[in-house]
Amino acid sequence: MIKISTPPDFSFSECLWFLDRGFDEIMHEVTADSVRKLFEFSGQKVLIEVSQDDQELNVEVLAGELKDEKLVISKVKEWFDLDREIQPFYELLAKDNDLHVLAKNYTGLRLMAIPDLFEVMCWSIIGQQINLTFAYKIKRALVEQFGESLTYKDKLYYLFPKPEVLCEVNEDLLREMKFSRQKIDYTINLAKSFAEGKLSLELIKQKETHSEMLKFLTSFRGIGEWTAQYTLMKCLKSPEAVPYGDAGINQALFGLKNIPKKGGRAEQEALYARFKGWEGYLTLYLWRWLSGN
DNA sequence: TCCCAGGGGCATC
DNA sequence: GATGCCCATGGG
Repeated sequence: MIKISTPPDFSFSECLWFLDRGFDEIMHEVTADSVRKLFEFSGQKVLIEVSQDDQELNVEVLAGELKDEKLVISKVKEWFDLDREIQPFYELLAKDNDLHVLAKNYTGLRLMAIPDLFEVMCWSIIGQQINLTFAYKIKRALVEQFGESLTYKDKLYYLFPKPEVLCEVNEDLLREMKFSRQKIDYTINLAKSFAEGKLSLELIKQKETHSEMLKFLTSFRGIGEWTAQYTLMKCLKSPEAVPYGDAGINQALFGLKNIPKKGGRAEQEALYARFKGWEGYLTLYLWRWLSGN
């Protein structure tokens, strides 16, 4: 059993709630008090189960061969955003009469990462302009068909498909999975970009500013501002990333601050400017509010 | 039936 | 640069 101490303002149950949210997620399995997820460490599939015990997270390796515990520890820290001290964010929320309830109601919710760059970008493309229930169905079909898996106690746990696999898939198969022609085009093109080494985490990290990262990402087909920002927020956890145009943000800011859903961009930017460095967290908490309890 | 979803590309002016 | 249209399906 690997133990990882948790920071102040950490709520495992809030994080689990976010991982679940009632959607049919295939990339991890959430129970009342734990989450299971398959990772790949130096080419080896490793199924882990994360649970909580007092002020620590317990990480158990259920299946697979783990050569170095440090790899799991750093991955779980990245996943749950454990190295961030979020008290300053709550202090900013406290100053806002409309938003202070967010800190109060969802204390300890962390920005749960999607650590795999290719996965988060494919997921963004799948999720474009369709309802989330439907998007999760499409993702499940894609992963079940093309993702590597590991069986544990008669259950299958999946890795997200590799770019090298998706760039050669039969388009008719994707059509049967209810991908639109646009989504097929974007997805395969993205997979090729990854496979050819034109797009990678390293190339993004080489950029010096947030806007340069955005410019780089949006140069790929199917990747607009929303997707680029979402990617930087969920994978690189860039503090300043805001997926402007997001239907959820628009709805939450209309509900909480009466900012018009259409044409309210300037007002949204002014609000986010007051949360400099915590834009990703504000977005997360707005989505949390939108999902209710 | 209708509107709209965790958008993006493209044509047009 | 702003605007309108298309994509595709399903939830509410």
